[in-house]
Amino acid sequence: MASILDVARAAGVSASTVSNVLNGRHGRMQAETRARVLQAIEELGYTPNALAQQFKSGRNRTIGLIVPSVANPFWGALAHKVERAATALGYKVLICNAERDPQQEARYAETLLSSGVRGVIFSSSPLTFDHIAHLVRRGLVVAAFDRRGQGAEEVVACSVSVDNELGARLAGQHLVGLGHRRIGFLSGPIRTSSRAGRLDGLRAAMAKAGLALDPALVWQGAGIGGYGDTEGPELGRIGIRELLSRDDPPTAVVTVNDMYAMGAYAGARDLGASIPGDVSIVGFDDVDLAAVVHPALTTVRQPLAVMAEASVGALIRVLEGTDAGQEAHVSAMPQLIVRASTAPPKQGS
Amino acid sequence: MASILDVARAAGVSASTVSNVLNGRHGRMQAETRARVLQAIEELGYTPNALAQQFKSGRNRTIGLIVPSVANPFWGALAHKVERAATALGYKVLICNAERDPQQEARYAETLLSSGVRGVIFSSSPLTFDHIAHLVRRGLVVAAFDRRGQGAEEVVACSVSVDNELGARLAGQHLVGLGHRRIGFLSGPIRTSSRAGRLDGLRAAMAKAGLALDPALVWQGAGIGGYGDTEGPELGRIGIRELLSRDDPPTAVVTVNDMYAMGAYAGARDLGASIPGDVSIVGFDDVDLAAVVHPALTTVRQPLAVMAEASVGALIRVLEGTDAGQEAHVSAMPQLIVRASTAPPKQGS
DNA sequence: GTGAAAGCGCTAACAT
DNA sequence: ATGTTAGCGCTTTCAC
Repeated sequence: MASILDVARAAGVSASTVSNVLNGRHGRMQAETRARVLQAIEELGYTPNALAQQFKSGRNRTIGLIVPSVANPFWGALAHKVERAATALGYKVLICNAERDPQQEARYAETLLSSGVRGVIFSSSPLTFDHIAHLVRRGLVVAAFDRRGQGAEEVVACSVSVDNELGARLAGQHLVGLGHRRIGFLSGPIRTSSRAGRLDGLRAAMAKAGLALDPALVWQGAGIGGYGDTEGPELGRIGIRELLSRDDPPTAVVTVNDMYAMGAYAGARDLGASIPGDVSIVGFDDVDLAAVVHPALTTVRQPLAVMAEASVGALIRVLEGTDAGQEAHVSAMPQLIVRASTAPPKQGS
Repeated sequence: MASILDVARAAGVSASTVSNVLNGRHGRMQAETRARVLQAIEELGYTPNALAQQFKSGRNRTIGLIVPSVANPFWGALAHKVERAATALGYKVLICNAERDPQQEARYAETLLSSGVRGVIFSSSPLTFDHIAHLVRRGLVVAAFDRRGQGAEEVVACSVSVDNELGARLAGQHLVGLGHRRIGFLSGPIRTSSRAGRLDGLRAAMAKAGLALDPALVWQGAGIGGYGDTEGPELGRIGIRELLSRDDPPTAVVTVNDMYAMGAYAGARDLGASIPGDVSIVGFDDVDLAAVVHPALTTVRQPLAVMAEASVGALIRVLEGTDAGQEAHVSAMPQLIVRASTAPPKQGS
């Protein structure tokens, strides 16, 4: 592998001149010199050793993205959009699966940090930031995506989230407006601020209509161990079956995300219940598939592209110190997309 | 940030001794010295600068994974399993979206290489390897996942794929056995070896039964530009509508992957056609959702976990030079999972 | 058993 | 306008 010295020799200049060419410091040399260097680079097929560059400069145009699981299309889509936004700004993205495990999240963050990545986007995961506070002290810049937590102020440099509470409230209002009075909530373990917010929102919407959310209708995957890979469809399927088997079952269910909703479709069918005839379902996220499944899913849309761009932009601004006092915390508006999985409850329920 | 020198000073030893401790070269020092060093490390909260380590040693326990799009759950699941397998072997994974664009694929590979990543898994993408051949000359080790191509011998160090041709043949045989005679193939642009193999397999199965695959029933997203983000469900939905609107429509359709199949569900419903009553659908991949949608999807399963482990293992073996002449090219067996989306054709078709 | 010293490839003062 | 020089933090001979 050709090094900067080889290029320098070939062009008959010094290494620093080559470095200057490489780093766009024109004006510090004659056009003719520049041309010679460029030609030498071309001929030798030289590429700078990025490792050495980073090592030396301490900076590297890479950010990290920690997601619960790329196997969920919502996070896959986020990764996709984050990558696109970062690429546009000349940054690369390292994607890591933390599996909703604080330990693993901290481990990845540490790895990233000691690989020279200073900025990391943490997406929905544990409720606190305690486990990464020490890394912040060591220079890690953290952006929170759809996540709030205790001690966040000291740890988080910028954050972007959808208003989860509002989103779920919209879902709840829609259902209440349709005439539902027994509404369930279907989720995996509620260990993230976004999940907690969604539950709260539903409760608030019901309260406003003088209804109480029956704790027996809040299913949170309790008692299921090692759900790592079955997160989503499988849990949704199991959960709704339990919910519908209660003495006084719900006539509508809000799910914590679209994957649970799709699982709920399957679970309801397992019991011979029709959607929305026997039970209405509202999802959250609005993944591509939500419009495709049958019946098309009523769901709360997160403006994903906007959120991805905002978090990447904010993070990079902080990293580059060009923050200029812009507000670093944005809350995106969710939107209820009414499709075919919701309807008034059956008479007599 | 504490450096190795700080530790050395604190422990009253030299930097090289600390390095030896760090790199597990015990036996080269007294237990007592080792203990002192360890304690100093602990006290200072020292972590080696991974960048400097890599820079110096030229080695870094990181592999790259280039996928068409993490937004497709199949690739998301692959990324997940690859990461798991790599982690178990002490490696990290950088995931990149190439968007099925050879240019972008080459760009990422180059970035990876100059960041010190020597081993990269390329998953299904362009038909040839020409665009990365020059990188191989510069030291890149490439593993091909579900991908064959021209010039592969010289470029690819190891490969893992499912037998796509066989998989599609199983699908075709199943359909033929059910009595179908007009079978369509629904795909996006066929620019990958895996897609080409699937089409061939279907054709072969039909040929064996004395049937010809009508070119008019092979839909490949022709004429659609900028389909980047709509890959999958959207194309499937559009495609099947066109297929079912032909003069002599198919009674069964094999789709290139499960996302297309789910799109096909929606498209068929758009036209009021029922599955499998009016048209049978077979998918490919067997993503989690395949068992969840309604009707549950008959599909060709790829043994994903096995394939992920095999490619990571083979790649790392090559990287570490412990290949020991083991066969570096494995072909995994696909399996037809018959569920509810296939049935005999209607009488009179 | 432990330390000294030489770099890895690049950048950035500082000279010229 | 260009070259010289001194490291960045670590690993790794090679002495002692």
